[in-house]
This record gives sequence, C-alpha cells and structure tokens, in this order.
Amino acid sequence: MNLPEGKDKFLQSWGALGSSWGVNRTMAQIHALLMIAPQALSAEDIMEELKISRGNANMNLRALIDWGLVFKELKAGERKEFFVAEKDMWKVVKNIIIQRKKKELEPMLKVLDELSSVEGNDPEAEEFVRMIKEIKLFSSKADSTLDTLVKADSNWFVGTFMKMIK
Amino acid sequence: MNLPEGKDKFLQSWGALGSSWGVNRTMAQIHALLMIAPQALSAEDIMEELKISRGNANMNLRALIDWGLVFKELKAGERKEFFVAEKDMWKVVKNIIIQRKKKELEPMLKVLDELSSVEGNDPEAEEFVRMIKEIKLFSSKADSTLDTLVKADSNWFVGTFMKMIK
DNA sequence: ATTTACTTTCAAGAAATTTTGAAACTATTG
DNA sequence: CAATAGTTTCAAAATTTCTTGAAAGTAAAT
Repeated sequence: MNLPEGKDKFLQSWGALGSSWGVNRTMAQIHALLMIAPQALSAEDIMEELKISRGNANMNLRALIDWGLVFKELKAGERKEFFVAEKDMWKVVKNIIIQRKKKELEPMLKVLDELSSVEGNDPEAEEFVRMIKEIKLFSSKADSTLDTLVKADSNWFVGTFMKMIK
Repeated sequence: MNLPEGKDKFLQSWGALGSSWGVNRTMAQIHALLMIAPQALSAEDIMEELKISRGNANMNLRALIDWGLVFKELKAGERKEFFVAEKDMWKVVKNIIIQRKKKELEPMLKVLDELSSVEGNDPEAEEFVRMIKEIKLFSSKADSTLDTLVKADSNWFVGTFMKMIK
C-alpha cells in the first residue's frame, strides 16, 4: 500500500472510531492527521488535507488542546500557529481517561449519591435504592481503579499489566 | 428525595451518559428503566414511562437484547412479551466490552495491520509507519488485557483488582 | 378462517449535531 | 496608524441521527 492511500484509510478509520465513542469525526481526524505528521502542521495544512473549513478546524483544534491531545507550537519567524499531537499512546489514553472521568464519571457518582437517599418502602422504591447502591459501588471501584491507572507511569500499561493480571 | 423524582433524575442522567458514549439516549434510558424495575416490564410500560413511540421502544429493545443487556421474558398465560435487564453491573460492563471490542477494536487492529505495510522512504512515510506500529502495539496490548478481563469472573473486578494493582 | 392481541418495519418528519463562511477580532509589520 | 496576516466567533445551512406512526406481519384464541 502506498502512503496517500494508507493515510486516507487511517484518517477514515480513526474518524469512524471517534464517532462511535462520542467524539466528532472531524476532531478524531485532525488528531489522526497530527499523530502521523512528521512535523507540526498549520491550520491551513489541516484544512487542506481534511477539506474542512477554517471555522471547523479552529473549533476542533481548540477542543483537542483542551483535552491535552494537541499542542500549539510557535515557529521562530513565523506568524502563524502550528500544531503537534501528543504521540505517546499511553499519554493519549491517559488524558482521555482523565477528562472523561472528570466530565462523566464524577458527576454521575454525585448523582448516585443523591439518589441513594430516595425514601419509600414499597418494592419499587426498595429495588430502586438497591440498584442505585449497586451501581454506585461499582462506579466507585471503577473510579479508584482509574485513579490508580492514571497515576501509574507511561510504561506501566504496556510493560507490566499483563504479568500482574495473569 | 421521593421515588418519582429520583427515578426521573436517574433516567435523565443515564440517558445523558449514554449519549456521550455513542449510545443513543433512548436506549440508555430503557436500560436504566429496566435496571431499576422490580419486575419485568412490557413494551407498553416502557412506552408510557419514557413517553416514546412503539417503534422506538421496539428498535431499542432489540438492540439492547443484541448487546446482552436485556432479556425477553414470557409470562405464563400472558400473550405479550416482558423485558428484564441484566442487573449484575460487572456483567453489564463485560457485555459492553465484548461487543465494542468486537465491533471496534478488532476491525481497527485489522486496518492497522494493513497500514503497517505502507511503502516509502521519505520522512512522511517513515513517521506514518512508525506511528501506526506504535498504535498497533498499544491496541494489541489493550486487546489482550480486555480478553483477560472478560474471562475473569464476576467478582474479580470488585474484589481483587485494587489489591493487585497496588 | 376470522378476529383479536401484539410485534416489527420503515419511509417520512423531527431533532440534534456538525459544518460553513463571512464578519469581527487581534496582533504584527512597515 | 494603516495594512497585512492570522485567529476566533457564531448564526445559518447542511448533514446525520433519532423518532414517529401507520401499515404490514405474526400468531394465539375463538
């Protein structure tokens, strides 16, 4: 397979993967493009390669920077901004875990806490509280497991996990 | 907090959580509703509680059954179908992992395999292949880790993970 | 074999999300 | 300070995804 063909296939696949994980296609594609780029790209480079508008490129780059997956890079003597991706896959995944944990798991834990105080002694209320507590227990375990995971160093996952888990 | 209020809050939150994970709001809500229900519900019960159409209820129930998160239950002497949710949170998560691994991770691994054969000796092609290989290595590790996880028994996660990981 | 009870399907409509593009903004240069 | 180079914003348009509802399908009961 040649490069343009491979590149295109990668951009498509990564974009589709993003879609099924609640990340918009373009954001995933910009990330993919930057991951395989040998040097920093400008907004224009990205617009051109992905055939997207300036506004779209800008918004999604901003979001990627928020997530810690892309960094702005200023080149000496150049007026425009360049962008590079985080290329260490463990850091990529770690940042995603940190963000999603904060935006989704933690608020959900808070809601579950409130919900476990539901009153009532009919079977419906009892089952509700029982199930909420089961979900809460599970989610707390997931939460602390993720904390531990995130604190572990870059090589931990690839190097050690398989041995420990055996 | 009283039951109707708590129930509503749970249905809303679970629905929103689904949305950010590529699961449609209604599917997540039906699942939530069945998880907290003390007995099996009929399609009509679900339509009524969630204020959704028959077609919508049917399609999403079908999908939940596909995912192994909901089961059909036939009551003696009743003509209509009832539905119950898988309530063991570990099994819920395990089924989701199995499905998403099959539908997303495995196809991606196949694509990455093809892509690592890209030819070319300019820096762009070299970086492309290098990065594809890094992603592939990471994904394979994730794949086997998930396999191990899924083979582990129901109580493993809640009981043992924290100790092992320490 | 007809009626009745229920489920499935799917085209069209509604809703939600994403993208565009042009105007407004910011900062550097001459 | 005017011109130039670049970035940001956001309302409107385009696209994608989800939902509806009615018709078709299935099967038990009479």
